Amino acid sequence: MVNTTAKINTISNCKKCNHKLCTQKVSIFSSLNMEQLAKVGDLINHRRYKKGELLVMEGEKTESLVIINEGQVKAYKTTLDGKEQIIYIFSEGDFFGERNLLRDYASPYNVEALEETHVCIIHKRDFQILIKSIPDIAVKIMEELCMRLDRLENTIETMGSRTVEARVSLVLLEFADKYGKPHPRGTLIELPLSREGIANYIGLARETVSRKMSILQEEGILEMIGNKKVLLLNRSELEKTLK
Amino acid sequence: MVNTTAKINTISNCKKCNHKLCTQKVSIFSSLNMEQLAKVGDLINHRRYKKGELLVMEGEKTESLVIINEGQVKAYKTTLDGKEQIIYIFSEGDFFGERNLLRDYASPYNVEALEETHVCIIHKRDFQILIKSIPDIAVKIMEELCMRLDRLENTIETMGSRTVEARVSLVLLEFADKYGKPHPRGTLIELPLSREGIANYIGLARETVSRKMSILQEEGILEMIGNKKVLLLNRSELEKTLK
DNA sequence: TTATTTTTATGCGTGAAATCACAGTTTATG
DNA sequence: CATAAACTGTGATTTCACGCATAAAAATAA
Repeated sequence: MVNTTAKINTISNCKKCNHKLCTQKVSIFSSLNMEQLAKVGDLINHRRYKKGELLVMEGEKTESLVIINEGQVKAYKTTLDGKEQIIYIFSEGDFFGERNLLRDYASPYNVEALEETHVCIIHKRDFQILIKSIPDIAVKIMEELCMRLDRLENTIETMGSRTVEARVSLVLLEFADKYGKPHPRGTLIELPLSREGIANYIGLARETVSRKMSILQEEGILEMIGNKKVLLLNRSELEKTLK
Repeated sequence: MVNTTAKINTISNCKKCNHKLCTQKVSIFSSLNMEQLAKVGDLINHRRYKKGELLVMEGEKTESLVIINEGQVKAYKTTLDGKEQIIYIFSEGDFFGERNLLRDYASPYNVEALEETHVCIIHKRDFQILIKSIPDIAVKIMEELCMRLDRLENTIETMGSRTVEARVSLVLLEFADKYGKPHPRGTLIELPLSREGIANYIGLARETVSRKMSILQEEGILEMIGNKKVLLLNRSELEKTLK
């Protein structure tokens, strides 16, 4: 998994990285002291991926916990009809592969870089030792897993109560919270996904997403800036479509 | 939460229960030795609910981990249009309320007994002490949460790739695995939910569930026995509709 | 058992989203 | 900066689940 190029990067970045980047960015290590952080840092390997590169393939047996240090990735399943259903978008500080740490099973999804992405990798065996010497890490992971459960439960609720507008609104609000930056006229969102990606995230056709977003623009709720940005003008109005 | 009646039950049941029931049924305590099990047993309270009774209300702040000892419950959210979206069905050995153990927040769903149900309750403060003295419990909970994530991810996949047949098949297979009993001609499933319940579980209209199940019966894949049982005759054929 | 209530099956019309097709726009690339 | 490639928007058409209505069946109570 770690090729030569990655090793070179590792060496050149590590001093900086161990103390400033991975370990401190990540909530699961937030309760650690300096000494413990250094210990964790020693166990970490690094790797870089270009946009479109696969980090993990569906069904592949992985052996590590992977933490996003920079960039973002999508985790998706390939459905029967050949489409992709995106389940997660992981960004800086997020992790995946936690399921393989305890049991021994295959990745339930593909993970693909949405842009240039740097990750920190901790091998299963190291992590198991780590979790025993610092049990609080398990609790932190538990917390993160609970947040994911929350998100998935809400997604299921919205997907179940079949109003399509609500699904589009929900994803826009999610992106606004996660990627939005203040802007004189509202919130500027850098979309992590194309229209097709959004459609695959919320289980709709690409065209439907286009149409619904056009309507929201006509209503003055948002403004599309090119294909990759959205300026959210009236958040409260958007939230109303959820109720 | 614990009324007088429950306390009486507690006393009368406890000896038997502590050593034979809750603690041993539950995977999160599976790695404990006898001494530890006894310690846990001391912290447990009991309560009984009749069919239709609410164990927890959506939005309510709860303070305990609840383990199903006998019976089953549904956890559901009430959607905008007044319907219920069922998220989980918890049976013997399952637990809920784990999210309130770490942080302090409200239940994301209603929990309602589907039949006479007995539960074991551990208070937050006791559990926090327990988890510190036996860190392995956190790991066990992690495992269980990972399994839930798996299930929700699969549900989202099926709900996203809008083939309705697949949703019905998935839920039938899930019930077959969880509640199915061997039968000379296949697998006999005691359905935990009515047609309407199933519909609310997979986000469809009740009529649509009826129709799809009728088709499956015509195709000889299953046989409906009254309203509460299904005899699955051809599992592999049912699985094909997922692929 | 019979009566009552609840649950289920099914035909049918409507409407909303999927799909197809294509033009137009944006973004990436050399 | 120009050209190719990828992505997006929108009309026309089709499909299929929803929801109503009603009859039948099953579960529950008397």
